[in-house]
Amino acid sequence: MKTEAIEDYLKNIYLSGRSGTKVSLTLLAKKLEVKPASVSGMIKRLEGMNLVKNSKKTGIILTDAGEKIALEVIRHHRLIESFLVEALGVPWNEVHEQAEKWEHMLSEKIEDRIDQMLGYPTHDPHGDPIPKRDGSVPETSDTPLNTLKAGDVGKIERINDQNPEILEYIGKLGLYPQTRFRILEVGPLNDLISLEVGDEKVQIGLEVARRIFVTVG
Amino acid sequence: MKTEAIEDYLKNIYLSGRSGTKVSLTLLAKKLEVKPASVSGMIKRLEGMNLVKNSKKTGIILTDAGEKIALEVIRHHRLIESFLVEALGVPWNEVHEQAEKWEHMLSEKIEDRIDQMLGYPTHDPHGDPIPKRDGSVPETSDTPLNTLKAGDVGKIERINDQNPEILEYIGKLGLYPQTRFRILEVGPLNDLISLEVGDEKVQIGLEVARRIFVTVG
DNA sequence: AGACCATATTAGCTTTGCCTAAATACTGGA
DNA sequence: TCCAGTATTTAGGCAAAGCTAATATGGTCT
Ligand SMILES: [Mn+2]
Ligand SMILES: [Mn+2]
Ligand SMILES: [Mn+2]
Ligand SMILES: [Mn+2]
Repeated sequence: MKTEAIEDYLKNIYLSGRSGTKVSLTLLAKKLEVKPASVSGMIKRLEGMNLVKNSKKTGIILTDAGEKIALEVIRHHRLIESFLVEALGVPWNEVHEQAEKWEHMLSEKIEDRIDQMLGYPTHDPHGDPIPKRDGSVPETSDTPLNTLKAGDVGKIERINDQNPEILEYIGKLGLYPQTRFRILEVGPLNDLISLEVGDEKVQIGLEVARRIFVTVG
Repeated sequence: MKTEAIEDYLKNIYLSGRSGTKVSLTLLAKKLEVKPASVSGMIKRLEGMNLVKNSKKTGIILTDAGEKIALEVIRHHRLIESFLVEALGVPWNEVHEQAEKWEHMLSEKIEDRIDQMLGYPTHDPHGDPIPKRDGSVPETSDTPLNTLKAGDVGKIERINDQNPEILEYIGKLGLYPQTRFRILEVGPLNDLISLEVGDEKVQIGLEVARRIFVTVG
């Protein structure tokens, strides 16, 4: 009825759609590491279950029922990531893979207990919002670090990447969510940003800056 | 190659065989809640993979390769149970169900980290031995509580049941692993045992006593 | 318009893991 | 020995989830 594959499809449709992008079969196929033909079939099935709609103008979009499931899986994922970091001290770049598996089989009881034990967290270790039981989703920043200018002060909110190497790199620079910073200098081609974090001076390139979302002020 | 179903089969063959009982298709079908015809097919497949052997005299037995996998899954299961009890405070009667799911997808890294965080535990919350990485299995008691006589003193080692209600019942009586006790009285038909646990007096029936394994002395 | 490239769909096939129903094999007692 | 009941196997099917190969659609550029 609600298989692991279905959950993964819905989750990826939700996450791909977030950024305003139209979700196509091929895009989804890439995300799910599966052939477009397979996606075509599955989307048809999901339409039959009233979990998604598909049209060339809108692309693939979730119905309310579909979004509900997507949010539940994402909630599981992010609670598990938080739990592994908090309770087990797993580095933030190693939790994604495990959460990816466990998210599909988290009992309601354990889910609640994790939530409670962590003090009903609103964001996971990467700063991504943890959807609530009722389906509401806490706020997130959509301002990438590379749009700021010299002199700006702000706080890191979220790192938009799950690649372990990249996360490790960013972590080594001390750029975790909730970290305050000041922009010291921006290169003329916008490809290098110098910032002050605590007492440290840190340089990052454009590609990394793109993945770091912040609030200014 | 090594699916969830395969792991469940091997695990159940191992656990059913432990008690010296010959493992038949029908027994296994009962444990796995699956029809005998399905088991017949799967056992054939497992034989082809050299994970089990089957003959009418021996019943179904694991090969070395099969046992290796079985022990690995059991190790996962029991580490996860321990982790949930220790790190999350989940009651001992609620951890089995969750471990049953997660056991099939525990990464080596997280496995090691749990092991270390718990101080390399040898037994799970129910007193069952946690197989080590190298495939060795810590000692367990095979003496059921109902074989003792009045005056005997001992320690509870293991509760051989995963039914949440029964575990809750036993827990309420305070009969956890590592608990010391003294037998006060045994009914003439062996169907009721009175024991002293701490300062408390506790009565248990035969069926419960059968499931509690102890060391004497 | 025509050619080309990307995208989407369809048909047909494979594996896994289960099912039912029917056929066999085995075993213990009368 | 024979027979009933139990255990096992076989045959035939089904649903999920993927794959390849072939076809259709659709826009963009010349
Ligand atoms: Mn997943
Ligand atoms: Mn995350
Ligand atoms: Mn299992
Ligand atoms: Mn246990």
